[in-house]
Amino acid sequence: MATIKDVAKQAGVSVATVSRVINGIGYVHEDTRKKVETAITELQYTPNEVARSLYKRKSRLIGLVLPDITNPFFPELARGAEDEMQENDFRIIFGNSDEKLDKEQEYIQTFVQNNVVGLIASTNYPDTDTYRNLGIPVVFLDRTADNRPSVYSDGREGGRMAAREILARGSRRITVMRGPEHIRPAQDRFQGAIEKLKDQGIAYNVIHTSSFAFTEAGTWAKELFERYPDTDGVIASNDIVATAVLHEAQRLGKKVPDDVQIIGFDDISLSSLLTPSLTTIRQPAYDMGRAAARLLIQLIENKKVDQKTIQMPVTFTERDTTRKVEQQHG
Amino acid sequence: MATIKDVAKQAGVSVATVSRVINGIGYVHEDTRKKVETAITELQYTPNEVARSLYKRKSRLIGLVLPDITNPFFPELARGAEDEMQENDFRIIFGNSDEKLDKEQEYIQTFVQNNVVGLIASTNYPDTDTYRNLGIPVVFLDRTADNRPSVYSDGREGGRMAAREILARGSRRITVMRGPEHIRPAQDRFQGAIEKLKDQGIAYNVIHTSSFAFTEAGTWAKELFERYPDTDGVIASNDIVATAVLHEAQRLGKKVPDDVQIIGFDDISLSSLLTPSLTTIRQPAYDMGRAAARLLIQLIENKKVDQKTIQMPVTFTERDTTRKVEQQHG
DNA sequence: TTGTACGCGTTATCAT
DNA sequence: ATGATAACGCGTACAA
Repeated sequence: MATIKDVAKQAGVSVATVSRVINGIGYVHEDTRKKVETAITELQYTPNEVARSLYKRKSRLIGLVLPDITNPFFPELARGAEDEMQENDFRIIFGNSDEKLDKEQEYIQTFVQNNVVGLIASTNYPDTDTYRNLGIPVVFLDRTADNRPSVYSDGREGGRMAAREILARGSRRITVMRGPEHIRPAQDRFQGAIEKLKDQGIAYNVIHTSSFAFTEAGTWAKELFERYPDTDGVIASNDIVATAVLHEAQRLGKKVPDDVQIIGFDDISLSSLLTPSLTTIRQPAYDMGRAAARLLIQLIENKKVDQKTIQMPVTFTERDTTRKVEQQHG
Repeated sequence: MATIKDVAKQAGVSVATVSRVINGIGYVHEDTRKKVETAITELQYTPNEVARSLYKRKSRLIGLVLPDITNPFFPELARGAEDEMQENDFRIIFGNSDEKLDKEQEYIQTFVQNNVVGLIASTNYPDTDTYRNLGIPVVFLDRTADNRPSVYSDGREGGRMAAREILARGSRRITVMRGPEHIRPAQDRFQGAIEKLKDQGIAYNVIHTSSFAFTEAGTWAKELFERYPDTDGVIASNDIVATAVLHEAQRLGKKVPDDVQIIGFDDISLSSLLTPSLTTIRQPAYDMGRAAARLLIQLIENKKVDQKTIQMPVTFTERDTTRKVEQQHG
């Protein structure tokens, strides 16, 4: 690897001059600029980011902590963030936390050790010391902490929405699936759903789903129909779980949506490819990732930020695991 | 952020001594070690990886280039690689190439600029200068280049397997879906399938699927049944496409597997949750990721490597989009 | 307009 | 057993 010294020697100038042409800063004669530039291409020189980072005490690296990219919701967030960062010449160091504090902290430590200029984190522990006085801007993604920069969607409203729509379509023996307790958005949507249900005076059952893993989703689904076989409406904790419920319902010979209606959460890509295709509360994951990246870049560049917390809308995405609602009559 | 100097001052020793206790190298008196260690914890000192990296000309960072983590096959690879790397104190810088050479090269350049010690790449262009004389070990994942370190599975055999099994289960009007031309593994499995079909003297149709995106998968499925409505067996280019085909078949009122059998490729998590659940040729994605990481670590540490190219087995994973084969009679 | 020299935080060499 | 100091590659005062 050629260094700035090699270029200087080759061009017959000092390293300072080379540095100037690279960064386009300060005066430099047109002729010497040419010389330097040809030297650079001849030697295929590219600046050493590590040396730069050491001197400036900051890199072009961004840390990204996500729970688990094996859950299809998160790759969408990741791609949104990555694409936006890429376009702004930032690169991403990445880690899956599995929703565990120690893993998360381990990653964040190494991010900091590598001089990342900013952090995007989808964490359940935004209020730990880990994030206070980190010295670099942090944007929470898919999670919030009051008055800290964050991009998330309105889970509570999403929950209400799910309850409202499933009621409007005639389900009365509803089972709500409650996601993992330490995952905030999962609790928000659950709370929203039961809030609406209570509001309407509708009784409901609850099934606890202590993970979002594909491998375990089937278990919750089985448990659901064993414990509450007369369920005619399921508000699932997310699309993965909803998929498992749909699968199990069909295995039991139930007709969806005639016997059981199912509503998921997230709108991951596969949802529209199921049969029947999955009705769900959509979160604009990719856009959330982009928004988080944009917000972080603003923070990094000390731009004035119009809003520190961005709440994205959830939308009821009607497909075929719910019945068609009757036409309103005027 | 405290530096090694701060620690030295605090402990009343020189930076050299601090460095020794950190790295556990050379002699250092038990008492001074204690002093240094308490200073370290008091100041919450952690070494600056950037400075280390600059001096040593190598970091603890690994570059990972994948086509697109939005395709559920790749997060599995990524997690396998990440988990193995994490356990060995390496961290990952990541980029999605979208199978495009320029994006890929851009990422690799910044990886190199950041002193990564190794690279895991799922590339269609292993033989470009980008990878020759990079100066750091590279492991190709899910792709091969002759005699270069790589971890992949036997796509050709997988294709043959798919053809053999669908024939054994009675399909005779088979449509084979051919994946994107520039993606090697897609072509391998396609070639394997038609090889077997020709071998058995069975005619077949071909549908071209020029991407693996969820959003486009539906298009190929529609095209398939419009052009070849009497198809009674589909060998899909991967599980995403297979899912779309299943969806479309059901939309058209076809019974799966009675009217049409479908075989996918990869065995992504959702496949077992479809109804009917998807028969597929499984690649052990997570293990492939791990194996690639292990191989790369060996290369980095200059260990003698038992085998540079690791071919993982594909397995026929029989589920419900294929008919049960008749019992063999003795 | 250009060059010299120092510092960023480490590690390693060489004295002591 | 410990300390001074030169490098690693770059950017920037300051001098020329």
